Amino acid sequence: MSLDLVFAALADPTRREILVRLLQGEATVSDMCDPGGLKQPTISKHLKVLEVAGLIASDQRAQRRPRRLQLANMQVLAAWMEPFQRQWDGRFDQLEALSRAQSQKGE
Amino acid sequence: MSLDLVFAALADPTRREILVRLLQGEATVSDMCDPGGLKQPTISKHLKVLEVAGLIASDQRAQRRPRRLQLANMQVLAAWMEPFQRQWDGRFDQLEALSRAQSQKGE
DNA sequence: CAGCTATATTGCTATAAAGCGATATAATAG
DNA sequence: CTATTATATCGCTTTATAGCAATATAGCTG
Repeated sequence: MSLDLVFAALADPTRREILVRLLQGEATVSDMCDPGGLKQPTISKHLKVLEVAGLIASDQRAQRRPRRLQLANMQVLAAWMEPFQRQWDGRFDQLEALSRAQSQKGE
Repeated sequence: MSLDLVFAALADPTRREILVRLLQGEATVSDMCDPGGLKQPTISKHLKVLEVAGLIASDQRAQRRPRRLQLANMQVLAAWMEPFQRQWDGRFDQLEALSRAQSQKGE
């Protein structure tokens, strides 16, 4: 649940693809390594990283182990970004205020 | 400006600390390696990574090269996360609706 | 010019990570 | 129990990265 694990997990493009795929619903390991893509052990390793980071969870149905998103831990990211977002919005507001002031002057 | 570079840059805790520090305003290389911490070449390397990722920019004042945040590229992150946020909010809304329905039934 | 300060670059070592094939484990089917 | 399917783990190679000391470069100051 550390910020570190979450960011490290998201740093890999394959893992981000996996997460995006899971937006459409759960998927099994074999679903994900389909044809010509990465091999099963590779996928399994990525899934473990995502699980340790708390970004996904796994069910067990027969031999299948479908994974699903665990969005609560994704919010940790959002929380970290908040101050930056705030500063970004702040600058936007300033610009807006400035342009308002300008148009006022123009009248 | 690739998502990949941005995520990779954020994967390192030292680089995240640098960004957080820059929230309070610009800072030079020497500001950042202060005492007992990381050495100057290490900091410079991190700064380069952040710059390539488009997360910071550098000015030049005399020999100093103060760095400042470049928040526009941080928004790329936010954009990537949006679908997840939406799904998260969606679930929340569902819960809320459910609880509304329950309390209605209770009356 | 010489010397100083701030930063960048180079070359190195150590550690971690991605990907793979081979193999082990787990659950089901017959 | 045997075979099959789904997934996990192991051992390996290759590539990338963090950190450092040493050195180079750039701008200022005298």
